[in-house]
Amino acid sequence: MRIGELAARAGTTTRTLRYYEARGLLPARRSGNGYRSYDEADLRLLRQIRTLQDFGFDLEETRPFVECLRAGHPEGDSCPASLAVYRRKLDELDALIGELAAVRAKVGEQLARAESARERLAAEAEVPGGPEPECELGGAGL
Amino acid sequence: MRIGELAARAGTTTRTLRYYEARGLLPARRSGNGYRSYDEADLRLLRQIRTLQDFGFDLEETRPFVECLRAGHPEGDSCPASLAVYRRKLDELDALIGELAAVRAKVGEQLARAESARERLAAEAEVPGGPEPECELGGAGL
DNA sequence: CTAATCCTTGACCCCGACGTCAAGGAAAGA
DNA sequence: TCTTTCCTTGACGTCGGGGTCAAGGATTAG
Repeated sequence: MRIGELAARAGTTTRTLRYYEARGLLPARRSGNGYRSYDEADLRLLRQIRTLQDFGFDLEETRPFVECLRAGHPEGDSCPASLAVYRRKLDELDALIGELAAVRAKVGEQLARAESARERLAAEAEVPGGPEPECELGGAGL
Repeated sequence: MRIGELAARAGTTTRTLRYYEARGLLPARRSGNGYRSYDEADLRLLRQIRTLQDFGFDLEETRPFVECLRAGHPEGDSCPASLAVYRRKLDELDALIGELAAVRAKVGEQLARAESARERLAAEAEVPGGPEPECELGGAGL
């Protein structure tokens, strides 16, 4: 099949396939007229790449999977190098999720602090003579 | 103070300050010789920007905070626009963390599946007639 | 035969937040 | 005065994963 059909069957674009080829990830045979020619095996390689890309893997990270398939293995993750990429990705994800959770907590704190400060100011503005706090929540302005 | 000193005091570079100025985020006065001139208030603005950047805010998202400070408020998040940015960021973070957690789960599944498949193959290779595992410590090469 | 698709390569564009280099002016210390 | 350091503007590079032309050749439908 030609590039347009492969792209369509994988739900991507011809530009993307040429890009993968330029990166050495998905080389193509050529038919007599110079057109790129692909087969079902290429479609499997491409689907492997796309799946990993959808997971957020870098293109380079998909390379071991592609090479594993090309080596004749039934799955892209049948090789140790692919498993290593999986593990590295899990570590990266854990680290990233942890960082984001920490940031989330800090931003949440900042929001709560800023909101309570605004409420205090609003209350003071409403009763200029003095809030006269019945409980211990009344704070003097910074 | 001049640009080099401000950059040093904020732990950033002169290039960054010129970039912020080009974006209209941190305009600078000029002294007679054409040098940029900053004061302590600029340092506070800059620190506000840097703090938010460290949190992963886009530069544009820091603008309400900077404008809030320039409007004379004691904190960059004393204004409603800043609080809105906080809230939007929390939503974004929650969405992102959720997506990453989902990907993490899927990758974990894939890894477990691939690993168990390899173990099966290894066991079959070791005892071609039938796995019959008496003890799991026997390791074949590769 | 001709028009409409498809294919080829090459080359520039995009985003964000700067890094880096170049050419030249200003200031400060010895 | 000389040298070093700081400042100025301008312009291009980076990174990833392609998007979007442009100019021209091949193929196919009518």
